[in-house]
Amino acid sequence: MNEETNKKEISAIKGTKDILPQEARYWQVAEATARQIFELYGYRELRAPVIEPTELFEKGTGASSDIVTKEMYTFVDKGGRSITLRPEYTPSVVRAIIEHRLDLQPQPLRFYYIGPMFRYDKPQKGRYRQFHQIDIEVFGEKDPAVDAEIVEMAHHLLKKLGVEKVETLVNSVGCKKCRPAYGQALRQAARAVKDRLCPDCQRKAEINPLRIFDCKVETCREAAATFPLITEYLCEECRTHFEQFRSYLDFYGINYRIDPTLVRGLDYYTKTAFEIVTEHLGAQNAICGGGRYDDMVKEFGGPDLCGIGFAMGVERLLSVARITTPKESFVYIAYLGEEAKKKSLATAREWRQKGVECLVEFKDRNMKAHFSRANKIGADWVLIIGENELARGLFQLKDMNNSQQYEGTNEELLKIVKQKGKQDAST
RNA sequence: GUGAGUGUAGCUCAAGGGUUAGAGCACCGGACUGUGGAUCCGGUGGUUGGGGGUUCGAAUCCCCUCACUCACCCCA
Repeated sequence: MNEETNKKEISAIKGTKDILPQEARYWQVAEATARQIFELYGYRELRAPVIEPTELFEKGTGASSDIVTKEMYTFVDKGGRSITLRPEYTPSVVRAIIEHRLDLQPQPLRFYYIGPMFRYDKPQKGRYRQFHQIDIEVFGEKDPAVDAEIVEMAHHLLKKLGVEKVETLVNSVGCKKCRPAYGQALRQAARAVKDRLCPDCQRKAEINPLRIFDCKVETCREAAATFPLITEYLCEECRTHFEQFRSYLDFYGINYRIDPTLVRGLDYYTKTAFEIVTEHLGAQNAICGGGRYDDMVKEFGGPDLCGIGFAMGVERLLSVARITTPKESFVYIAYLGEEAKKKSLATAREWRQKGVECLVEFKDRNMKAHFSRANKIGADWVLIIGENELARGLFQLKDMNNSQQYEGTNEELLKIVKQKGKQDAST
């Protein structure tokens, strides 16, 4: 290490951040709520490793995708294997299904998972290099009713977390049968007007003409308006699937907008694609994205098992959620003198075993300092153990919220604290 | 990877070439030796992101670099 790096303070890696206790409370609520709701729909947690063989994503996510070509955290381990920190979760689930022959279990299979993902992107609002996703997948269910059900489930979760003013975008990206014809028609149309496109779009015309739809340049928009839409090219099966998907959304009363230019970034989607966006997130406005991937398991050499799922970005979710965190309540034990200190430790131990949060601080303080400290750190109760208390076998307990003070035995005071805690929980 | 903006105390911000870089909040202590919040007083805390240059003199001007923020590409 040279002198310069030595001087530099060590800080969190670019695009990563610490979640401090106050903020972690919100994460805990969001995660617990997601688990609770997914379980209501019959989903079960499946935890896969954070690191996977690099080829899993090259095959699954797609060798030509942006994620694989420029955003993966890849390294060679001591055994010479190429390892990648997962940039998304779906390929891991597919691998686990094949590896453990989960396809032999009664279908459909429903899984969820919450955890960190890694992409070497340039960080900006709502985008980090280590970010977190809430991910669900369903395997072995072809019925478009399930497509609508996961959208409904996503809305259920968003509503529960107080997320408002979201818009749901839906599309069908077709399948192996109908998508190539559309791609050809689109490319042809793009080439025909190439000289009217901005330099960026001229490049897109060859690589990914669908992206031209997103361009903000006026001439490009005019040109794109004349391009064919995927909806006009869907085969019979995909069109029917899309129609039924939408009719189930109508059945659930979910408002949506058909966006024929919605493609999603990943190569593997078939038929249904959807996104839930919000206006409060800046450029990265998608809080949830998902779709169907009916060919992926088979392409991995597994059984012919269709799949569908979505991923929610936890950071983005939390930035628009309105979460109330549970009230915390704890007892600060104020002791005076060495003998009382020992008594405090024993009392704290006993009360904790009975489910009451207690704090004893190992610093000699006078009574005023004890109370000042207890107030500062937000204690709801102060239990006083001093010489008088030791002599009489009766402690003092003060309710910091209303200044009421009680005198009583260990058991009596414990009962008061637990009783009040119950009242708070029920209101 | 490209572009723009911003970097001064833990946080929010002053000082815009001229003594020793300040304030509020926060933190610690005292006024107040068995009862918190208020008030008053005091204290800790900075190589002004880092390096180089111009200058008698740089937080201030110039160059480089790093970090953060936002945007592009793309995505959660």
